[in-house]
Amino acid sequence: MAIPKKGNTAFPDRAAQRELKLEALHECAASAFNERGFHGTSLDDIAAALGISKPALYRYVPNKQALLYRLHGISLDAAEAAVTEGEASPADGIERLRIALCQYIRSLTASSSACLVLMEEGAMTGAAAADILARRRAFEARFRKLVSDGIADGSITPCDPKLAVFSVLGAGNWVSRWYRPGGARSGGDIARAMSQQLVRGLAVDPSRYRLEG
Amino acid sequence: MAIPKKGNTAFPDRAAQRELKLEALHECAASAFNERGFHGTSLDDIAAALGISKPALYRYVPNKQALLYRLHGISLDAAEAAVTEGEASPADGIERLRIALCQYIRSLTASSSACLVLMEEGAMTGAAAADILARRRAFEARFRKLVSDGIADGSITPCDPKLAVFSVLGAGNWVSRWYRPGGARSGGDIARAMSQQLVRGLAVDPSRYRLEG
Amino acid sequence: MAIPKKGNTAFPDRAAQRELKLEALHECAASAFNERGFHGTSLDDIAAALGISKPALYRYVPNKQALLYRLHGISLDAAEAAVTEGEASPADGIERLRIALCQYIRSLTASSSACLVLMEEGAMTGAAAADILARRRAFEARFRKLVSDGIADGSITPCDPKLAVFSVLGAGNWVSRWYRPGGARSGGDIARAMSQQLVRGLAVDPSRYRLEG
Amino acid sequence: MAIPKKGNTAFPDRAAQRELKLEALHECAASAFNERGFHGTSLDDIAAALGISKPALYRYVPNKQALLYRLHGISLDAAEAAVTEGEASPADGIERLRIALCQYIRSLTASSSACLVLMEEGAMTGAAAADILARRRAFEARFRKLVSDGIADGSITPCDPKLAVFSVLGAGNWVSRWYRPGGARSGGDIARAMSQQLVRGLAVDPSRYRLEG
DNA sequence: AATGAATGAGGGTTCATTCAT
DNA sequence: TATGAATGAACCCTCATTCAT
Repeated sequence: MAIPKKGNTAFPDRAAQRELKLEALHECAASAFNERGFHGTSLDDIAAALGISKPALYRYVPNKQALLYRLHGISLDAAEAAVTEGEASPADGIERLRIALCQYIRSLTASSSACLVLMEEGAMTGAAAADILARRRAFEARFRKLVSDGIADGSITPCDPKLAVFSVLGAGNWVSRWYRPGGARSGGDIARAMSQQLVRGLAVDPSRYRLEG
Repeated sequence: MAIPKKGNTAFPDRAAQRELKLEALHECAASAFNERGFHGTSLDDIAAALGISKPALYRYVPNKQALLYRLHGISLDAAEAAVTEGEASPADGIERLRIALCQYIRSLTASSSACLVLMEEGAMTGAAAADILARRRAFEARFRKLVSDGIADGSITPCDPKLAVFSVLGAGNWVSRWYRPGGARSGGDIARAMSQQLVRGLAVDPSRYRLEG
Repeated sequence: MAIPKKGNTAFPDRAAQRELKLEALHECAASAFNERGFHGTSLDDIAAALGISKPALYRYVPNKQALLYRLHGISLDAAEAAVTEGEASPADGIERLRIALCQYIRSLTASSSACLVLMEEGAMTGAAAADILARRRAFEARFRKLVSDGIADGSITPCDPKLAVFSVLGAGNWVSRWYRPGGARSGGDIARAMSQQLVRGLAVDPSRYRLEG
Repeated sequence: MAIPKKGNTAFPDRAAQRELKLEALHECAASAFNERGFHGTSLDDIAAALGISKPALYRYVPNKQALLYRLHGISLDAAEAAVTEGEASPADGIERLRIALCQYIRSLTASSSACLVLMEEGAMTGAAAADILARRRAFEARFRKLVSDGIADGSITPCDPKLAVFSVLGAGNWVSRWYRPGGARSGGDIARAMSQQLVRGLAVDPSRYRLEG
């Protein structure tokens, strides 16, 4: 009785296994794309890293372009969640900016690869490219809104929001280039320190943000 | 007299012309690499953009890898010049950091393309990769030295120089992604504003750096 | 008694069902081969059209080549039956030729697909190819015999039997390209009209064959 | 003076050579497509038959689909020329039909391969398929017009022009399957004999067309 | 019994590079 | 000198076939 019937558990097993493999594929592919670029990574590379044959990849992804699109989607999901968290805070503008930035950077360090694909948008074409570009533009716009809110409520020094956001996001994005898990400082640690430092440059009252916190 | 002798003047002409074409090639290739990536850019693309035939490229560059190596070299020349300028200033640490950063960002916007190749280091192999990596590491180390100097002389808030430098350089590098000449603000303008904002986050006395200067 | 015993009746049921499915497979495959060619049709296509999985096909056919071989066999069965019917008639040569041709064309329109595979003989190899080729050659030879018989008995104008047969069979084969069931004229109708017209060109007394009969 | 300068003749030479190679490619590809089908023929096959490497093909044709399209175009050029010749004749309907048919069959035997591609229209897609299909439909319509003209002027027995044309063209098309140059009868010979036989079946006065002419 | 998973072989296509002219 | 021509290597993707379940 305790022993589940074959028909019952086979499906969940299959589905679960598939999910796991899919996730491994995403991690592996994202990592490779980040290291060697989209065009510099062959499906052979990915398949070899996963220990499967190249055609086996096609059971999980329809083609290479779609894989890139999917990874960008995952990356943006995390990015959007980060900014949403900032927006949801009851604090003033600069603090909400800090939260968003901190969560964003943390997301880049968390899922070691699936979220690191900030590059190679140009490798996509057609509707996929348009979709990703639009989402990223919207993401940046929400960050700019946080900045202008901060200026309005007096917590952020008047400045060009576009430049300010490019600066802090650029600094964050760069993390994906040098961060390697297992280093001296954890991802969360890095996210906290960097977001403090970056936000401090914009604060009307910089003393609120002490470095080395 | 008006007719220049073949032996005398033809050669200088040739050399000058060659130099010009070489520079155009560099600009063109760097621009393409930045837009579509090293592996995403074919020599056909570059040749077509230059209006010459593909084999003609080989009169100027021994091969594609060497071209990337050379472009990274040019990029690093400018970067090193920027940090040198900062180091040469008699001011205190934070101000020297600001100068170096400002010059660095300006260099990224100046030679519209030849200096924007911050990516695709992974596309190089062997000695070339090692050389470029070493130079970039050294470049970053000099920036870290500026930070620790600033901490020592009391102009920069105590912090992790590694993180601080990654932040400001990352923000700067990102410029190559969104900056397009002919926009509302000039490259120098952008460099000034961004370097002020970024350095402000590190300053013991942030009031020294007002935004929108 | 009402409940059939397993051993007795279950098997016939199974066998009958299997036979039905096999026939559906043949129809489906032949139709696809005719439309997109042997190499242009994948087993996935056939499986999908049948609503079964790809490996399930292998329960009915050992491999793709064998499937083609079998279809050619079915096609030739019908063709040979047609010529046999002509030969069996007590009429004179031209009339026996007409009957064979008419039945042949009718067979091409009847089993909407299984018999339409006149193409792609080249896709077979080895013994299968040799077998099919030999049968088709023999089939054509029997048609030529009908023609020479007709010449001998004075019902067919002296001519090159090879050319004459290639003509009438070619015209017939072409039917498989344009005929679609459900059109204005039935397959039998078409077969009758075409065979009359074609045979009329060979008849010593063409007035025997009025068009639009 | 009589000796042409280098610059003058080099171009014609190149162009001429290229034209020759292109024609060889067309012949070779058409022949292969006819024998093994479009999908059954690999570019490797064609390249090997031409004694060149596979990528070299791409200097002459943009891709495999375009090659098929081009061959169909060549084939249709000849077919249209044939029917034009029939239409241009001052004779009555049946004779004009005979001329068109004869020229059509001759064209199939003439350029041993480039004109034999009557199959595999289904392998084309999009605009190419539509274009070819439209041209072939128009070609057939012109043949039907010849038949209805013949019926109108009393030289052709009343009949279904559609069926009549399918018959004679089918018989002709089939030639591409069995004709091999160098056989007992020349292409022109075959075309004459077949067209006479086929047209005889439609003639109001069949005695005009004696077989074995 | 029937299917999801997996793969070796091969196909179309691109590209960096060389060479003859 | 500068270019058309050519190619080996590699890449993305498909497919007939097998196997574990």
